[in-house]
Amino acid sequence: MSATAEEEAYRHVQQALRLGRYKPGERLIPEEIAAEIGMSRMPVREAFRRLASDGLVVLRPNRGCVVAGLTVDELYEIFEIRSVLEGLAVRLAMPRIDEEELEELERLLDRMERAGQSGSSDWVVRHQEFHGRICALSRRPKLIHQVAALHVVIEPYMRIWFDDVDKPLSAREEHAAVIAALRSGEPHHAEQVMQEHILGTAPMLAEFVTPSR
Amino acid sequence: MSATAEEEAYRHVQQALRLGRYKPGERLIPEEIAAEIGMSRMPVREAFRRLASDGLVVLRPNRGCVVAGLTVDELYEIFEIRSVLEGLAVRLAMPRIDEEELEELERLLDRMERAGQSGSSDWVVRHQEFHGRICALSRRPKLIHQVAALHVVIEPYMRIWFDDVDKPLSAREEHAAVIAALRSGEPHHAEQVMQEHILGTAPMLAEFVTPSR
DNA sequence: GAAAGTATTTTTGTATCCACGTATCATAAG
DNA sequence: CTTATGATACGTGGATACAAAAATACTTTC
Repeated sequence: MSATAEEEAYRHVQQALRLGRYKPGERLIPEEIAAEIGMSRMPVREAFRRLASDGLVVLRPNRGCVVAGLTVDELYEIFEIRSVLEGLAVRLAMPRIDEEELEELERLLDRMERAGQSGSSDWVVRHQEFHGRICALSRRPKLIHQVAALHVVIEPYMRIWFDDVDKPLSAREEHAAVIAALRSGEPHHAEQVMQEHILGTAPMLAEFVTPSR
Repeated sequence: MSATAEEEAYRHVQQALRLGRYKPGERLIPEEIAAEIGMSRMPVREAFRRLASDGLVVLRPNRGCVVAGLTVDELYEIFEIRSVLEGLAVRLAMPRIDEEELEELERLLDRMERAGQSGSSDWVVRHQEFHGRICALSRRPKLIHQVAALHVVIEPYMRIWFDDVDKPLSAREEHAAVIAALRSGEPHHAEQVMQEHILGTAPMLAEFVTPSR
């Protein structure tokens, strides 16, 4: 299991960012991170470029690498983009979906709810799995990848949301509605439902975006 | 005018890729490119990471950097994604569009056509300007950026298309229809027209994707 | 002519070094 | 007390030389 050092650095920092271990605005010093994982600066700096492309980090010349934070506007923008991309994904997934797949989605929904009830913030991961599964059915690699990348960016905020609010109570119904829409067999209807689902959750999250920066 | 070395390397290679100076599958050797621009390997390798994130280049472990080529499927996928993203952009742009802006778009359309008639492959750049302008009106930074990135990826194929076919004859009408839709004042109608415009051009381009790779 | 082993080349990563930009913070001047 | 000023420490961006590991090419042997 020998991934390149850059891979390792990328995963390491990404994971930390997903879990919210670094706060927005915090500086990431290549030397420190390199020492942490036991490698030299170069692969870490390369990883920074990728993380910057993902929007997880901001690289300003002569000023190094800073953890990116989202403004409310940026958060809404991401949800707008998600709405059309994941809407496209369900529309494309529709023709090749079968009963077995629908039941799998229901099982994922159950797992999500169990995680939610136990208060485990695994809920966020399960939620990503649910959305990711639907995207995967579209069989569009780039689409899948882009949507996943957006989920990573919003993950820290989802965690804050989940920790603060008891648990997303409406989540079960919302996602069940998506499955029902998939059962309808009408691509454009399912697309519509997905779009509304995603745009509907944005305002709830927005409350938890610290107006800092 | 002091961009970092990495910036310079990124721009340099990106420009070459846009113009199709490197062929898909061709290997990019950091040392050579570094020598070309007069710098060391390090910034070039960092630039490679960004180019890989953009999908312009593929980085395979222990096998270096290879110019990415698109399969027909990938090209269609990019156009599907463009259709929803640029569709979203026009929908969002609609409320803040005025007569002055519409006339500007018509001027861009004229410039595009003039470039087309003179056979100059500036046409591709003008075409990007037209689409870019509409996206810009949405005032959504991330959306604008993502769409621009997709245009860069398909640019080499647009050039081949433009050089082979006399010139996109239907282009004038197609884009005029988009402006007309913007004049209609109905966001969802404009979105629909933009989606159809983009999806309609995909098959024409697809013919010029070499079945290599 | 195929397989195995050896050499070569590339890629990848390490370790160091240096010039320059930025930030900090104490001190001096208004 | 606030604002300049300047010294200093720190980190970035980049260069370079070197080492290790992987992939590729080349023998040699059977």
